[in-house]
Amino acid sequence: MAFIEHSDAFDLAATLESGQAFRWRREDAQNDGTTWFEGVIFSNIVRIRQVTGGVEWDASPDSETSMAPILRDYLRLDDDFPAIISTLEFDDILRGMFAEYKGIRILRQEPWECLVTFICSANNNIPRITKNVEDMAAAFGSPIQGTKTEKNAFPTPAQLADAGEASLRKLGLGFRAKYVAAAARRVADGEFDLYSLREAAYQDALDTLVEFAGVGDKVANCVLLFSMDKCEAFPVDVWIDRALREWYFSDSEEKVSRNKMRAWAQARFGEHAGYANQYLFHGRRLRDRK
DNA sequence: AGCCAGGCCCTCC
DNA sequence: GGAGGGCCTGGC
Repeated sequence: MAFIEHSDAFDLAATLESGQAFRWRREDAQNDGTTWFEGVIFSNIVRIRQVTGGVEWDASPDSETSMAPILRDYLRLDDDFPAIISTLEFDDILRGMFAEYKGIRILRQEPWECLVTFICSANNNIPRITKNVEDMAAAFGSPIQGTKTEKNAFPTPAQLADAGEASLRKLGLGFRAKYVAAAARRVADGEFDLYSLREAAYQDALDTLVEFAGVGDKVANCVLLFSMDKCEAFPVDVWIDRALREWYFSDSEEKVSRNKMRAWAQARFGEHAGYANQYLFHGRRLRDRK
């Protein structure tokens, strides 16, 4: 059992369940009130829970020594979260949300899995996206060695390219199967390295991602934000569309397009617009549940 | 039955 | 360059 200390506001459960990652499973709460999550990242099964002053975790099969920096990176615990939040507190709506639920972080996921996941998100719902991702891993991913559970790593580009459109369709991906298969083929053929987009400028990386069939402005911005270090990314989905229309454009007569919404939000919220996005998304969804 | 779900693509203007 | 319709599939 390993421990990562942190002092800033950090809500592990809200972060893992905020709809940016899809392979974390909540376990039943312990008697002490803590809750374990089990997930698969970087070909490891990771269990993690939040305790006072930090997070406890273990991983298998890799050693704690090798996984520690990877997990720390994945959780972005080295971000100066209070400083980021402080750049957004000029906004009344966001300030209210920070007061209500502080500590939702942006994760730094693996780009390939993130790309496939959000290709699968098009005109879909979260339970089925989760099922699609899990089914792909079960059918085509490599078994994780040395563990009793039957979880597989997320499939590599080559594994999904070999799987092909027809078998992906059988898993229930629908029209997205074609896009996933094509993306897998492109990446497996080594046309380019997705990780290299982390070093690219936001606009260049965006232009590159939308060249994938099935990847438009919204999906690309999700991939940039959740896996490619582009905190200025601002994906506009139906929830953000609603949030902005109701909370910021309610006086406006005409309908604002989603492209204009993104440009407006990035100009308003700046280099950490992605964090604003995450809170607006969460806040708007939460309001409907109440 | 018909609509919606964290959009995208294609056509047509 | 923007609006409108179709799309796999499953749940309500």
